[in-house]
Amino acid sequence: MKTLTPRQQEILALIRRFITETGYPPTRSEIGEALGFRSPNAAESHLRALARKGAIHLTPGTSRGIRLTEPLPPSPGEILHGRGPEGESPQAQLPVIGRVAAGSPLLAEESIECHYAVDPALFSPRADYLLRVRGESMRDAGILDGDLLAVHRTREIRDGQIAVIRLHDEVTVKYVERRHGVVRLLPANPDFAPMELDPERDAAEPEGIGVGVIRDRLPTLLPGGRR
Amino acid sequence: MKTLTPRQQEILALIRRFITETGYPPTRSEIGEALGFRSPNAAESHLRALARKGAIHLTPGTSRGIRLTEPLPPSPGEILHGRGPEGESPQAQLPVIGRVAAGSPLLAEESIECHYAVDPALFSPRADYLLRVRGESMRDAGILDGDLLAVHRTREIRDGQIAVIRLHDEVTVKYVERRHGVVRLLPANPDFAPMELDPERDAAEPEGIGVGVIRDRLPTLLPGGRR
DNA sequence: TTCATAGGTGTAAATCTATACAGTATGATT
DNA sequence: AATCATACTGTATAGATTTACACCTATGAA
Repeated sequence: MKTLTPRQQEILALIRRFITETGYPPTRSEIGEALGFRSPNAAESHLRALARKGAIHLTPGTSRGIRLTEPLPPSPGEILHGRGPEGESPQAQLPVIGRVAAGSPLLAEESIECHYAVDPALFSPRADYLLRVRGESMRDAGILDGDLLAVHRTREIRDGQIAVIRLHDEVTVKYVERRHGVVRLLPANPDFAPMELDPERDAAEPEGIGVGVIRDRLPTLLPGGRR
Repeated sequence: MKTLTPRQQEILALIRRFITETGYPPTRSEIGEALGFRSPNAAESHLRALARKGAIHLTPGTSRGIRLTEPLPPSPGEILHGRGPEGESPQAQLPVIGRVAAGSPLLAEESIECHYAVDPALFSPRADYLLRVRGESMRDAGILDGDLLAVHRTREIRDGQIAVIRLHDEVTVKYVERRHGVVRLLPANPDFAPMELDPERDAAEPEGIGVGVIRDRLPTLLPGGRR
């Protein structure tokens, strides 16, 4: 096999990881999403290059028609050293992100609280990690303090979705409303104020979209009445 | 896992064969072609049945989105020590209970919608199944229509807990309040009325207590405003 | 009989996906 | 300077795929 460029090795590693995680190869768009491409074509040309060099085989006209030339490792063994962005463990685990260290990426090791054995494909699009939500600002969307928000990593956030956004070294969960080019972050709780994003002033980084919720303890009804 | 019909076993075997041969799962049409169906729908309903029985997992809206619950054998040649009776530990799965058939026990096969790979020990006490909640009656406890309530099977329900109760051939989720020997079922939504249980008249069967919530799709903010 | 379930046919719409065409930019090689 | 490969953005479209709806035929149980 011809030598692969570093970028091509990344693509190949992603494909392998994707298959072990989901059981099927990625589409061009999914590759692009995972690596931050804005066009599925970037993935397409990488795939062509990989096929040309013999690392993969492409079946024309077939969705997800990517075949690895060298088979995947049996299962638990080899995977551990690769620690890609998404939790790739033998038993389908998702990392739980607690308090996020300022300045470091969301999935930095020091932010990971623990791992939960939850199928990432339970959610759609699939979950990449679980974020421990703090505060009541999304209460009326059924997201309570202490809940785990299942998050799909993507920079593409559409109007009306619940987004995870890094804003001045904090990570916040809000509805996103984009209208006339203006982006607003809307809480789901009248006690909190909406906020308008100023692209000049605010260093806002989209981290992903919420795709589900897991609550691992339920509120008890107190004798007093509420909660 | 529930027992598969002979035909379902054929389908499952075909899927496994297809994956080992091509590296990706088959489409509905490809399954149909291989088995002589004239309609992709025959394959679709078989896949549903297999998912219901926990043999595969289906990713909605995804081409070739079929995942095997139990992994494929390591590789073509290598079965020296045999696929022993123990096999690899398949990921723990919880059944999802949808509409409950009147008269039949909660965990009857016809009530099982599908299986989700979720660690039962994520909740405490551990979850025995996931119940699809219908209606808004527990909204203010953060349990919304369509949510999956993680349920621990027990008949012992304590004051203030969220309980799953079978009441006149329906299954309901409510806060339970026991005071002076009187049991009351309290919704968490002012639009619904509390109810007092009369042990003489009401055939109320405690099925378990809620120990957690999983929401596999999030509400989108509609342009109108609410939800 | 009547009902429920397994197993199918057939059609059609919505949406996913592969992939062509047209560009931009940056390095190496020639 | 010209050429080529890598690494992308952006748009568009034909075709692949999922999936809903309507309906048919057995077979076994109530």
